[in-house]
Amino acid sequence: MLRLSGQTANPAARHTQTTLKFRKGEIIYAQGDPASDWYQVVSGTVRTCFLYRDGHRQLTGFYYGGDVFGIEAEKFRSSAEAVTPVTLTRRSKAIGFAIPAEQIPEASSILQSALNHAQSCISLLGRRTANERVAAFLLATAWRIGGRDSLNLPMTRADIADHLGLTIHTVSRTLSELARREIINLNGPQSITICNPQLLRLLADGEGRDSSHEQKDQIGALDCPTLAMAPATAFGR
Amino acid sequence: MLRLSGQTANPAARHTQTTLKFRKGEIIYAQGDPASDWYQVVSGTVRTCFLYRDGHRQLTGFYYGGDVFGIEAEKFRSSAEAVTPVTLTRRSKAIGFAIPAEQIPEASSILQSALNHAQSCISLLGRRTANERVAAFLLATAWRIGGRDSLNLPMTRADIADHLGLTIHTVSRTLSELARREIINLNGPQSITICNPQLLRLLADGEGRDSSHEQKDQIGALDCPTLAMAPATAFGR
DNA sequence: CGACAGGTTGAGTGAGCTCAAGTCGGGTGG
DNA sequence: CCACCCGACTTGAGCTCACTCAACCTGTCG
Repeated sequence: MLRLSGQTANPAARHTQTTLKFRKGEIIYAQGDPASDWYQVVSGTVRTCFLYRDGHRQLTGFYYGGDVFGIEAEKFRSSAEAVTPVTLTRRSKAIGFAIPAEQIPEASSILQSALNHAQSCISLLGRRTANERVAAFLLATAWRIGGRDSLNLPMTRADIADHLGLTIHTVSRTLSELARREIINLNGPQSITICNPQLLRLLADGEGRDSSHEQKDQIGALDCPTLAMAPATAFGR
Repeated sequence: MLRLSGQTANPAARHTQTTLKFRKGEIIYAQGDPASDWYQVVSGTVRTCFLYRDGHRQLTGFYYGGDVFGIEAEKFRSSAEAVTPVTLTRRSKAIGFAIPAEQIPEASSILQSALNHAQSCISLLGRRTANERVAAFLLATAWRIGGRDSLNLPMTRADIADHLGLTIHTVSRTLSELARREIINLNGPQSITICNPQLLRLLADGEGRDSSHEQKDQIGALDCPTLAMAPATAFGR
C-alpha cells in the first residue's frame, strides 16, 4: 500500500487550513496515528476502516463531497483511504473546533455529523440478512449522493462487503438477484438504477421475508425515512 | 411497557441539572423524542436501543456509573431504558454544552465519549462469528465494569443478543461452550468469572478458529488493548 | 498478447437461526 | 404450605442463508 502525505495544493494557506490531494487507494491517515487534524471532502470519495487482528476490515463509512471525517479522540481508531482521486481540506483540531467561542455551534455540528455517520453504520450492521443490508445500503447511498434513483457507486464490491459485514460473493449475488427481480438495474458494476424504491425500502426493512411478489402492507413503508436513511449530515461550508 | 417521566429527587436543583430515578425496565426517553437533554448515570445500568420496522431491536450501548448518554442531534434515534433501577442526572443540551465558552473542552469530551461508545458498538458488530462477539463483549464489559475478572452482568440474554446481533439461543450456547472449555465460569446466569483472559482475547480476535487447545502465537495478544477494548470513556468526575 | 484486478456464478458446507422441549427460581394465590 | 404460573435461561434437532472453494468472464494496462 502506498503512503503519501499528500501535496499541498494551496501553499498560501494559513496554518488553519490546508488543501490536499490524494490518488485512488492512497492512505490519508493510518489507524493509530495521532488524531490532531480533521478533514473535509472537497471532491471524490473517502472510506474509513479499521482492521481486526485477524486481518479482516470493517469499513466504518464512506465520505462524499462536503462530508467531514477524522473526528476522533486521541488516536485514529480507523484509517482513511481515498476510494477515488480526492481533494480534501485539512484543519487542526485545536484550531478547527473546541477553542474560539464563536465556533462552538460549528464544532458541535462537526462532532454530531461524526456521530450520525457512526449511527448509520450501526444501523446497517444491525440488519440481519444480506438482502436487508444491501437494500439499506443502496437507499442510504442514493439518498446521500443526491436523492436520484440512478447512482454511481465509486467503491468496489469488496468495499461494500467489508462495510456491510458480508463477502463480495454475497454482495454480488444479492445485487444480481435484485436486478433479476427488476428492483434495480445494473448498467455496469458501478452504475446502478433503482427501479422500485418502495420495494427496496420494504426489503431494507425486512418485510420482503416471505413472498417476493405481493406488495403486502405498503402502509408504514412510505412514512418518515427510517433510521438508516437519516442523512449522515454533511457539514456545510 | 411502562412509561414514566421519572421522579425529581432533588427539587431544589437548578434548571441546569435534575436528578431522576427510574425503575427496572422503565423508559427514560423514546425513539423520536426531541433530544433537548442529555444524561449521566449515577448508579445502575442503562441501555440504548433502536427498533427496526420489523420489530427487532438493536441495542447500541450499555451505560454504567459515570457514563454519559443521550447525545444526539435533534431527535433521539435510539430510546433509553433502565436495565436495573437507576439514578441519573439530566442536563439541558443548550446549557450543558455548546454555549458557554469555558465549557467547550467539556462539551467536546462529552461528544467524544458518545463517539467512542458508537465505535465500540461497531467494533462488536464488525466481528464475524458468535464466539468473537461474545468473547469481545465479555472482555469489554469486564474492562468497563472495573477490570476485574469476575463480573456481574446486569442485563438479560436477550439484551446481550440484541446488542451483538445474535439470538438468545446462540448467546446462551456460546457462553455454555466457553464454560465447558473452562475459559469462563458461570456461577449463575448473571455472574461470570473469566478464568482465561488470554484465550478469551484470542477468541475475540478470531484466532481461536482452528484448534481449541494450542495457545498458538500468544504474541500480539498481550499488547495494547484492541479496538473493542478501548474504554467507552466515562465522562466526568 | 498475457497478466491482473474486479466481478459473477455454481456447488457444497457449516454456523447460527427456527422450532420445540424442558429446567430453574421467584412470585402469587388458594 | 403447596400449587401454579411466568419469565429467564438452557439445550436438542433440523434447516437455511451466507460463507468457502472454485471456475470463469470482462475490461484494463503494460
